[in-house]
Amino acid sequence: MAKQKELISNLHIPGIVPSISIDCVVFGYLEKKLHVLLIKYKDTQSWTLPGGFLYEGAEMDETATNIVSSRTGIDNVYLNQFYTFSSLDRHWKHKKKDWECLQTLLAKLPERDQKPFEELMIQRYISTAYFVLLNAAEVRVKPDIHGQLCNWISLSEIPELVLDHNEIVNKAIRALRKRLNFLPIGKTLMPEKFTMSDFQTLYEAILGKYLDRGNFQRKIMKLGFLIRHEKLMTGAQNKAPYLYSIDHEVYDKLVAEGIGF
Amino acid sequence: MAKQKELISNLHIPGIVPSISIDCVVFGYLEKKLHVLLIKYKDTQSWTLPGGFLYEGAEMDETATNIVSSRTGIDNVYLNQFYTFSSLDRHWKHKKKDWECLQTLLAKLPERDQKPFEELMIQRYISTAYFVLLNAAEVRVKPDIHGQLCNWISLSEIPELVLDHNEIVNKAIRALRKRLNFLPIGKTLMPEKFTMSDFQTLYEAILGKYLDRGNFQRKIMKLGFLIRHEKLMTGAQNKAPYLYSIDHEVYDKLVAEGIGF
DNA sequence: ATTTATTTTGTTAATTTGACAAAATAAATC
DNA sequence: GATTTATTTTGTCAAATTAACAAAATAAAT
Repeated sequence: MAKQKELISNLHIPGIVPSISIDCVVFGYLEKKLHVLLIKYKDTQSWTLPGGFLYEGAEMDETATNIVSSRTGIDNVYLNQFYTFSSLDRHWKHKKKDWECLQTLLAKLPERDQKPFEELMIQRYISTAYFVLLNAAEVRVKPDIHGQLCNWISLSEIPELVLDHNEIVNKAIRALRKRLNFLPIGKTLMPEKFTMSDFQTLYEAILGKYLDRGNFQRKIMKLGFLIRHEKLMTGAQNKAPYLYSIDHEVYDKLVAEGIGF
Repeated sequence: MAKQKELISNLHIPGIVPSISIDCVVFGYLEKKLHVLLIKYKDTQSWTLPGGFLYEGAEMDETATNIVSSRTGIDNVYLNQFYTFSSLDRHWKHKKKDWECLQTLLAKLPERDQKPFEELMIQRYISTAYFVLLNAAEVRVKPDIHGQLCNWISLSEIPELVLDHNEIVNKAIRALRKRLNFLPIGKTLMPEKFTMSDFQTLYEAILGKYLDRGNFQRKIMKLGFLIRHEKLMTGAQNKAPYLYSIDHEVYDKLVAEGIGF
């Protein structure tokens, strides 16, 4: 049966479900690239996903929503729970860099809280992970709370993260790709109005491959969930692209059945 | 932030991660139908999924494997973690029938264990759920352990289950359907050798729709992961169907990329 | 009017899907 | 040994989809 290598007694803060946390991989689409919301602890070199504990009176979805909204100010986000991580290495003593980061953070706490908090962090945590889709243009990121810096980072520039958070991000991207056909990325990741090529670039960013412009446009328009508006005047010396928006009624139905790509 | 309706202190059994459990939806293919492994508590009318607690030294995957192997004797099963359930109603006091069942079970315990065990069961549990695919023909179900009866039940005959276990089963079926193209159902659910029509019936059972026999056969054979063997002699007055088995090397590659259906 | 970059539509071959029908098969029975 | 029977296997063909390129249309600025 189960091995019991280290039998650590389970400490916890009253009112909080012990041993459980929630982590969120928040996707946003900025400057034609997919970005993820990451946190950096001040005075350290450690980055982390936005996350938090689960309160005893709270549902997980609610908690994930709160985590995201406290950073972004947006409170109706598209949530997708994709995996629960439970590796025995999920504690702050496993990697040297994490341990050092923790010491720096502990030093800022009142003396009497340091020991208990440290003990909390060397327990193995089970973390249920969500990916979250939101319209980055609407977001006003709160850059600094509790000495944590919040930033949009593009997928190609993700630094080393705390614990197994890199693995979580990677798994989130794979989940995003796999579920793409059933996700309302048009509603959630795009601004109110957008150009066709912008929409295509989003698909390309998620799928990680080039799509034919002509074929993409024809396919999307045939699905019939885009409403064409006036053109976007950039001041450039070329034809202005049309702007499009989503016909929500049509789109919701299509997404429920799955948009084949 | 999080509401704290009922602030119950978190009790737990030493060595076990508090508030967390694992539940398994075990799929098997029997008599041309999909079945699920269910448990019935003796002397009650309550059915449940096979499940258990998470030990502090154990990974979740390992735990799910143990749960299944203790019931079936099989210890290399195909696991797929699909969701973590955290509703505030996930405790044995929520539904009257569950509560009565619990009382019956408690009565069988030694006096001194009754109160503590009851207190454990009225806490909200977070349950990470797996679906498991295995070859039902290999399984020798252990029908009775700890006063629990273990049975294969076909999807159309699933009774009312304890807690939110019906919801868990339904979500497992939906997950099975959605991930079908990436699941090695041929290796895991079918016996060593099988007929084409049997294989087709499996697909039909999962997808819940009729498939054209000719087209199915052509498509599968074109994929090239089936090896044809001798015919199956049933004694019936008709052409004997060929038996097929899986070419694992080819199949694994195809499943990794996704077999389109 | 011309330049320019981008959108939009066309075209075509190749492939896949869906629906149905016909042929082949082989064991058992008469 | 011919016949019956149920099932597998192959055939056909129209319709739809995909993939890859090419050409045309567009409109703002020069």
